[in-house]
Amino acid sequence: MRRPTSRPPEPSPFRSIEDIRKRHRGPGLSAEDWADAALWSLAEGVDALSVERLSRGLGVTKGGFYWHFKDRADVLQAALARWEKLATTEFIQRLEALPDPKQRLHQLLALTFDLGPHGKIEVAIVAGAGADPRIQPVLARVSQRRLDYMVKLYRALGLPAREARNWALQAYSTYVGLLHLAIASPATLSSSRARADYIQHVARTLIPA
Amino acid sequence: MRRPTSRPPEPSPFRSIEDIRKRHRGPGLSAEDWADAALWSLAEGVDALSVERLSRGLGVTKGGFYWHFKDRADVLQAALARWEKLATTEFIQRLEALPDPKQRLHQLLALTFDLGPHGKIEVAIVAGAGADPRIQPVLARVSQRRLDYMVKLYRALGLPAREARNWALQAYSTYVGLLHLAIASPATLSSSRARADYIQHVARTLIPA
DNA sequence: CCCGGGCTATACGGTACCGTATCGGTATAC
DNA sequence: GTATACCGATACGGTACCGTATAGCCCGGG
Repeated sequence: MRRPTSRPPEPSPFRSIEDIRKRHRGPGLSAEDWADAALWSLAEGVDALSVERLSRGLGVTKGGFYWHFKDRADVLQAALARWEKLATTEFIQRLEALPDPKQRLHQLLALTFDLGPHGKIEVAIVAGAGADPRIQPVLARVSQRRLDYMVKLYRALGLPAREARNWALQAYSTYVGLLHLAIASPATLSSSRARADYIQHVARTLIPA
Repeated sequence: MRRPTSRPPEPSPFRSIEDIRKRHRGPGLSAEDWADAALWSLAEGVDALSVERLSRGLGVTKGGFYWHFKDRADVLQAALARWEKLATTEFIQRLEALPDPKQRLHQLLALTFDLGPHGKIEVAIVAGAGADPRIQPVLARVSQRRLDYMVKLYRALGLPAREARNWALQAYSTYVGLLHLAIASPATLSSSRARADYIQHVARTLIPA
């Protein structure tokens, strides 16, 4: 490691490994490239994020890695920071696209089913936070911000603070629980028929008025 | 490894490491001792389960380990089998202690808060299942059996099959979600005041009649 | 043209595992 | 009282990482 590369910010909402490898046939790998790849690899578990594995995945040796990052913990932190941004901003933006608070709540539940790799990443991070205390604060901030946003949703429905808080907590728990259930037993809600039925049900019980 | 020790079955609902170390000043370590210790260590993540680490934790060298188990995967499987039993049987038994289905549902939600290490273990296993396909079936069976039981609870309340299934799914999701939230941001429901309030709320919305 | 910034290749020593082998000791079992 | 089952200590070779060092390659600017 010599010094932190500064390069145009890159909007890059989460490029795939293949994208990164392709771009590699241009200038070389930036710190963001490495961090993105690291984020992907988090889906396989926090411990699966290793410098040499990362390098192999990108088709290079680890030579360049230590130009950008101090050590393994450094890139983990970068990946987590990247995830923190995606997991809050994007989470909220995808709901904010809908005009009505009720539609937003409905959308939240529907979203659980097309999370792609995000779900695995989140589960891995939760598990990692249980073992590695450096992960904990990141995860805590994400949960808190998502919860805060949901409280706002329920308040927008006219509920008093205490009520809104309980509803938000329950709705978010249901969301997270379903996320994990999708990993635990994917067969349970495999048919889109059953999924729609379930979402319908949950929306009825979770949207008060 | 020479052969699998057979010893009196041991009811042992999950002895602590210290218990195991103490008993060590008796006969020596049995396969169940090792498996129990392995189960505890699962709380630190599936990857944290290593033969040498386990031995150090028990205050012995790994010499005896390979007498009982073929390899690391072998003890992991034993620990998972042990968890599977606890996570289903015990989960159900603790609810079955209550007489009324409604009380049982209420108890389910209250249980989330005094899970001790079980919560961490479960989260670690879910994350592990995302990466290691050998863990997946165990977790799938556990989820399925718990879900089946909850469907029965709702049917006992007089709901038709389809309805009961949706309610069960939602209740169990809420349970799991809260479990993970407790790890993600422990501060959120730290006061027992807020907890009771929240349980009260969820019980109202999750128990139909 | 050449020079230095940006990045990669290669090589090295160190740590933490794995699984195997071998040799003990101790407690029954006969 | 001797054999054998049970179990721990020690030592070994192998793998996969880590982080460091050093020497390249390529390309744009002076």
